Amino acid sequence: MPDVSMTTTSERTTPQLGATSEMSSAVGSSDVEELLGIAQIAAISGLSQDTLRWYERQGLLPQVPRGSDGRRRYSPRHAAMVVLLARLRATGMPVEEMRAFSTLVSAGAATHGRRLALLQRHEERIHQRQNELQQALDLVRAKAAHYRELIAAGLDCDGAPVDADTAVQQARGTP
Amino acid sequence: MPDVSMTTTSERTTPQLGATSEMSSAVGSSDVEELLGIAQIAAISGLSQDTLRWYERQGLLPQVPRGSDGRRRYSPRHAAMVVLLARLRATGMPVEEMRAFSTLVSAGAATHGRRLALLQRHEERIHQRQNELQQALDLVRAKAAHYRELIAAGLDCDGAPVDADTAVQQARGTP
DNA sequence: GTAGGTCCTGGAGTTCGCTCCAGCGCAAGC
DNA sequence: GCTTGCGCTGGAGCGAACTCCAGGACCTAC
Repeated sequence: MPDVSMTTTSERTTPQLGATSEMSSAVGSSDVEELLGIAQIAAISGLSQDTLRWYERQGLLPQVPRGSDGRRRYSPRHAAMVVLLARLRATGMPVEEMRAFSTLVSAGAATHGRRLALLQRHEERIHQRQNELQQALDLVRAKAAHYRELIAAGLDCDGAPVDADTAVQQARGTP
Repeated sequence: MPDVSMTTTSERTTPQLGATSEMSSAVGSSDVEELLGIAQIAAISGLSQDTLRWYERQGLLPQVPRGSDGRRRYSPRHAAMVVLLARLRATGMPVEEMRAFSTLVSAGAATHGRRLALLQRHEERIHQRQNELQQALDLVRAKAAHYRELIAAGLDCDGAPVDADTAVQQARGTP
């Protein structure tokens, strides 16, 4: 589904969640030029620029500072927040809850406990999703194994032998 | 989000995917009365009755046989199919692909290979989701640990000590 | 026969989470 | 000065997957 064309102004970007920052070369940490534009943040987080702007409008992100030209300049802290949010979202946290988290973050150090609680609830949700996935995986594998047997034995779903034509057909799709 | 009220005509049902059938008592397999109504299928699969009907209209389910009263009567085979579909859906298979699978099933034994291929593609998708979840889990745990440290040490996000009021607040949400 | 419960159909409505777009501004390069 | 590239805003639009509902049929029990 994601479009992978890399034309000049590509909106959809390929995720590179691993790359925490490797593009600024030798300057170290000059504290001012660690600020990133929306294109970089999109590349790092895997979210589209539109999505980043939308998140901000929705209050999912603490207000992002702007440069003198009115453009967004994300601090490393913002970048980390975006990456976290992207991961939360990708693992099923509803936008509403992300907003709650963001609100807590904006509210300062006094909300650490509640942020922690929120993350723990999400951790629980992740565990549930993991279980679901594992169960589905088991079922899918069992089904697949079943089909492999039927194909190998040249049988139909009721265990009756299939004719030659069908047997040839059966093997299609499994090169 | 799911509503758990169990009033007389409950539409939303609680999943019981484990119960393959345990309600028909001693009769064994009389071949005619293993047929289940939509309410049972909903209970077994965790899908709502509306969703089951919608899936059928969408061609996600081979035509379900009807009783003399026009109601749906699901055979054990249909039931198994619904459960499989529910799990595929729950693990991110788009409806379009479920339709493709269902079409292959309806087409008979000659499509075993292609069904297998489709399931293997989904297996791959499941693995990807598992990786995503694991990465998110790691990140969430790291963040949570960080918050726990800050709370224990009574620090704010910049490593500066917080005042007493704030420290009390910090602990809220983590009983 | 009538009340209650379950199910039917077809179609409209809803939610979520983006995605697209027009119209504009700014800055750099030619 | 003009073009090109990148970004901005606000609002409309969209696709996926349900969910809800009105109006009706049928069966069972009382």
